[in-house]
Amino acid sequence: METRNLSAFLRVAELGSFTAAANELGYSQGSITVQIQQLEDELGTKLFDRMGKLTTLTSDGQAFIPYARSALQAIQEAENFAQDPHEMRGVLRFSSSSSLATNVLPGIIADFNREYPHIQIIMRLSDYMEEMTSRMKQNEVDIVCHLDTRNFFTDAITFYEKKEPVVAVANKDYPLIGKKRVKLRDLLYEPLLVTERAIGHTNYLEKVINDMGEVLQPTIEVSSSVALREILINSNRSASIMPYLVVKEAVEAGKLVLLDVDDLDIPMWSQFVYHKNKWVSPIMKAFIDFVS
Amino acid sequence: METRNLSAFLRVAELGSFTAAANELGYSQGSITVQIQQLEDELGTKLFDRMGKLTTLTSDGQAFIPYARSALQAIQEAENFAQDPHEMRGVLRFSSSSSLATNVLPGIIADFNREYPHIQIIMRLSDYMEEMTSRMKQNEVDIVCHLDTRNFFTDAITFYEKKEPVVAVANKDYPLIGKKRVKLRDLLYEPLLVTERAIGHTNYLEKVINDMGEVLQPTIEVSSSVALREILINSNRSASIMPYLVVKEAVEAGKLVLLDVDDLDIPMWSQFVYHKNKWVSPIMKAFIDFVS
DNA sequence: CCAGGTTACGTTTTTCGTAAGCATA
DNA sequence: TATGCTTACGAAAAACGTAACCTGG
Repeated sequence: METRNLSAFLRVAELGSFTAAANELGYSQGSITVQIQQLEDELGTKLFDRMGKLTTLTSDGQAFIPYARSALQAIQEAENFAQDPHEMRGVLRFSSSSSLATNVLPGIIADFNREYPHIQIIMRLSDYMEEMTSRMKQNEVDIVCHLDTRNFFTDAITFYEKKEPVVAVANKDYPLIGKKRVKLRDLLYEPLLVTERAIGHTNYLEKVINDMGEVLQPTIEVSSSVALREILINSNRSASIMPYLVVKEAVEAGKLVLLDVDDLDIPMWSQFVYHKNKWVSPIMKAFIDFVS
Repeated sequence: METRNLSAFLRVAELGSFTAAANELGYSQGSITVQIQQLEDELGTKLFDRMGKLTTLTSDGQAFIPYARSALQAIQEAENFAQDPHEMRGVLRFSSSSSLATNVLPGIIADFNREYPHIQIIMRLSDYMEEMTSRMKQNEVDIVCHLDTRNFFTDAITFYEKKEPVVAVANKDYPLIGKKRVKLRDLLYEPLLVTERAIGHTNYLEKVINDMGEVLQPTIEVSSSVALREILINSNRSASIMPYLVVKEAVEAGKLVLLDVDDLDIPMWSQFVYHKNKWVSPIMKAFIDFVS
């Protein structure tokens, strides 16, 4: 059963005439005859009595009107679903490292939500790159936010990136506090807390240290830098190397202290990406434009 | 927007695969691609993300599912409307002479209604043949019940007919009561009440009388035989000629008396007919079978 | 190399308009 | 005779299958 037959039926029923319906719908007279016949054959019943010049609905035809109407209306609603005042309604799914999720994204998302209140945000935290990669490739998330070297993902398009300084930071009783031009190497002989080595800046840090002919042997190794920050605050005489954005507040509150390490250069970038084969929906586009 | 595209869309959404949907629906792989593309073009949005081997719904695709479902369901209900357990639901429209409507049809319709309680009966009374003819030709009624000579309507098919005797009947103080072999001519010199001459049996009666070289000059002329019967009962020394079925009860109750007129032969038939070009709906067929 | 979606192209099916046919007012 | 529905037939359009193509795992 096709929509065109239903439209034809309703017009004929309204106008009481095949000819008039044909004119209104832009068909020839004969086409309407055929369309009504098709419908009658499909339904196995007669919809109109053709009595000479008089065309009237049969009892079944009368009864069929509401069915035809509701079917056509449902079709029409389906056709208009994308056009109607959407006001950007839908879902936007993120996978983010915990550092960005707790320190950068909250502000952005709050602002975005204020502008697009009907876009639901789903945020999955993960500090494991494999998990984020997998979610992106499985299309379980729309956008991945991570902090790493540039162009980390090969199958991704980056639509936002910002260099994030990686700093050496210590709690208040750390020995090297206040000392100028500390060398990275010096930190290795004091207690050092780092995140898991699979995580971007620590991974890079380890390579730098190895290139120096040294070995990274941290006292404590934690997966999340947010968790690590809390540990650091509560530990004794310890330092860590991590993105500034994670410790910014703690430093400003005086809970942690920055160290002046002059050979520390870890080029970490916060990056928002999506899979290169993914269709950029209007919702995604709204977010992309929003952060640009 | 055609139903086939909607079915394809829902299958692909369910199975997460163009190929699998093609197999289930009996299409080739390429056809599904085209169908989804058509739908996406019509809607102006992307319904699926094709990421290598992975096919997943976009946000719009997810949102479209309920629209597709409800449209398809409405279509399906429309397709099944004639097949579903109808239990003979609908309307049957009658036009009947008042004589049949008050004396014959009530019993038939009561029985019919007991068997088909969901068929609504609409009964229009008329004693004017032109009105009944017009209603039949305008398809304002399905069935015409009338009492007249056989084959009165040229454009009608008769599915039930029964000869109805036309009798001479009088009130209790009529002079000729009890007399054997009264001649029709004798009645003309006593008060005679008849229906309008346009009505079947009176029309025929007038011709018979004219053929006898006499003239019909009735005392009273009423359009409805039912009304005439009541007048007759309440009049003095009067007779009438009318179908027996109209006066049967009154005679049996002793309110009126039959006269023994031996040259009275008016061949009236009660007939149920419908227009020859009218489609015989299941409902009409039920009634036709019922009275046969 | 395989699996899965896309594209191009020829075949088949469906739809449509034209015009003749038929019945009715 | 004029109007309105039906029917037949050829043209146009749409849908479909095949198969080559491209891409990602």
